[in-house]
Amino acid sequence: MQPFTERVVTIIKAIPEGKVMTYGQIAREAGSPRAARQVVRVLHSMSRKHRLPWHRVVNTKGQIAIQDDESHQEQLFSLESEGVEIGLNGIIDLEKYQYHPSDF
DNA sequence: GCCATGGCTAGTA
DNA sequence: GCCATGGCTAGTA
Repeated sequence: MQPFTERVVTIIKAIPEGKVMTYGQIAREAGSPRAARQVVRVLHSMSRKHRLPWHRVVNTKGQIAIQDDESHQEQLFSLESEGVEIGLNGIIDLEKYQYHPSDF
């Protein structure tokens, strides 16, 4: 596993229950501000193997980014069951639910 | 080439 | 709706 990937995995693992982080935010925390798509890559390819809380990652607008219906529903359900509220517009209030790691 | 993003800007190469 | 972004991998030489 490459250093960047390792950092991304570590960061994602540290997102607490009931909180979310953003693709771009994770990329920044990992030291590569424009590497949001790499965060996507990591989530897509390593979520199972590393048991990542992949459902706690949303886009910068606070929306579930995943397109596939089944996965989309699963993410929605997982978040709601952790107490994350999702509006009828599909938007999560980031002011309220975004996790800001202070230590890394 | 992939990818579940992010930003939405204007002048230069 | 468009397009620059970038770390990584598969596949080729």
